[in-house]
Amino acid sequence: MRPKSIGDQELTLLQYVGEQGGATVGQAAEGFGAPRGLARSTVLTMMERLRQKGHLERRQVDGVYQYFSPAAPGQVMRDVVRSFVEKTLGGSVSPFVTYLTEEAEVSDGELAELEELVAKLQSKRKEEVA
Amino acid sequence: MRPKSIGDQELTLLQYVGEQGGATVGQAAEGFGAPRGLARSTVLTMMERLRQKGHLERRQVDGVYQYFSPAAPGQVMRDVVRSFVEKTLGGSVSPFVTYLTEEAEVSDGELAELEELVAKLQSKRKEEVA
DNA sequence: AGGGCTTGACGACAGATGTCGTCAGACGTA
DNA sequence: TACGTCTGACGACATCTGTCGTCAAGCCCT
Repeated sequence: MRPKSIGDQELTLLQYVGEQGGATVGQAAEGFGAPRGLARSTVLTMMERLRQKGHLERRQVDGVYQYFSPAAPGQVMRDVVRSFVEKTLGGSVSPFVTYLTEEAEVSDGELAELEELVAKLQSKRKEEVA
Repeated sequence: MRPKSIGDQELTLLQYVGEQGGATVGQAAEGFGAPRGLARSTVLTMMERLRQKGHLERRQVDGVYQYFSPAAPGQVMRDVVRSFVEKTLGGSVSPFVTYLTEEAEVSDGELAELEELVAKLQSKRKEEVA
C-alpha cells in the first residue's frame, strides 16, 4: 500500500467528521453533503474510500455505523501539509513564506503563532550555536 | 477557461523549464526526464499539456520548438501555494504555521524571511490600529 | 400486510494525471 | 540513395477523484 493520498473534498469531509467527533453517513450527508449539494451516496462513497485508506474507522452503534477518525485532531492536516511541502514544494518552505509575505491574509491569531514560531526558531538557533 | 490546474509532476517540470530559462523537448527529456526514468514522449506530453493550459509557450528556434514560461519566476509557485491554502486548507494558514512549528526544517534564510514577515505584519497592525 | 424512509454496498462515469508506444517527416551522413 | 536520429503529434491506458443512481434489507407506522 502506498502512502494513502487524499483528495481535497475527501479531506474536507474528513475534517468535518473529525470536528463532529464522529458521524454516521446520514449525519454527514445532512451536515456536510446537503449544504454542498452532494447526494447522500456521494458522501457515503467518500467516507468508505476514506475508510479504505485508513483515515476513518467505523463502529456499529444502535444499528448504524458511526465513523470516526482514528488520528489525533490536527494530525491529518499536518500530514497533508507535510506531503504538500515535500511533494509539491520540493521540501522547501520558501515558496510558502513568500506567499505569506506577498498575499496571504494573516489573522491576529495566526500572527501570534508566527511570532511564537520565530521566537522558538531563534532560541533553537542560539542553542545550536552554543 | 477554468483556472488551469497543475499536477505535481507537471509543476516540477514547469519549474525545471523555468529554471533553465526555457528548453526544447529534447533538452527537458534529457535533463528532467532521464534522471527520473521518464520516456521522452512522457516529457513531451506533459510539456504540451502545460502549453495547452497556458503555463508554457513555445517558439521555433533553429527548427525545433523552444518552450518557456510566460510567467514571472516564482509566480507559478505562488499561485500553487495560494490554491493549496484556499482549496485544501480552506483559506486558513494556521495548519501551515502549525506544521512549520512542529516539524518543518527551516533554513537560516527562511527564518530570516519569516522574521521579516512578522515584522512587516506587526507594523501593519499598528498602522491599522492607529 | 403495505408503504415509506434509512442504511449499506455496488457499479458507473467523466475529468485530470502520469506514462508510454508508435508513426510520419525532416535532416545529416555514409 | 539509404539509414539512423530527432522532433512532433497522436492515441492509449491505468489510477485517482468527485459524483451519482439503484438495489436489497431493515425498521417503523398505519
